[in-house]
Amino acid sequence: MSNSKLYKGSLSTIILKLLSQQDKMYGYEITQKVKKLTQGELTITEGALYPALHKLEAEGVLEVEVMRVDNRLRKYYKLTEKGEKETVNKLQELEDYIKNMQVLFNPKFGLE
Amino acid sequence: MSNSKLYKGSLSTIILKLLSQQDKMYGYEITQKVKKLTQGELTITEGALYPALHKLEAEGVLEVEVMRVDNRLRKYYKLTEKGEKETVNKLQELEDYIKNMQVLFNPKFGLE
DNA sequence: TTTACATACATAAATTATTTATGTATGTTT
DNA sequence: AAACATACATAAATAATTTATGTATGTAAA
Repeated sequence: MSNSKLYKGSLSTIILKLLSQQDKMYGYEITQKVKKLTQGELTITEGALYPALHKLEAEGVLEVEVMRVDNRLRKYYKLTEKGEKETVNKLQELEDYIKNMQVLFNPKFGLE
Repeated sequence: MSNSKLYKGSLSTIILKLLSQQDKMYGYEITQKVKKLTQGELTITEGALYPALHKLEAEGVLEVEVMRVDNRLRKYYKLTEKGEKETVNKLQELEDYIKNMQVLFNPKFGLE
């Protein structure tokens, strides 16, 4: 994820959320989807993505299915059951984070 | 910043924004303010805070004024002119980040 | 009175997530 | 033939943090 520098730690949240709305995706597809949706503002680098996918797989959050398409390798990832729960957690964390930033920066949000 | 794990990279944004709305603050004061405003959800650890303050000072973004209060040392930090510009940049980056997350997670934001 | 807790700074080592730089291989376009 | 796109991968370097300590003073509680 270059061009954003900050907010490291959100890559796995992005991966999980995309997979929760798309059933299965392969790595390269994820990079392209993120680039397109954000009009190039967020670019997931391969050096970050592939290790992240491997880690999520090792944790049992994702499962993989290898395919050969046009004589090229593709590894499709999808959420496991554990992964679905983890997605809910990650999204909640993101929401909490954003809410905390709002409270911090615009204290009016805190009182009500 | 513990209890949030993710979203590393936003500490300096928090420091700068707080200083933009408060003229001058010292380190311990920043930790307490963040803890209070977020009701304990965000806790800035000293191991993260002090190195961050030193770095921002070294970059000329903050300037420091040492004081002795109740026979205890305090280092008050305030934004330099460069720091004020940097604050605007950081806040813009945060806004862009949040916007990108919205587009990514709720594609409806992207079309219009 | 001593123990615990709060205030206030600091730094070193370890951990984690990333960037940057490569590498392999195939397919397509110029 | 060269450049670019697709598709994976990994190693080294960098950056931001956590965890663990350390120093010192002041205050409250047992």
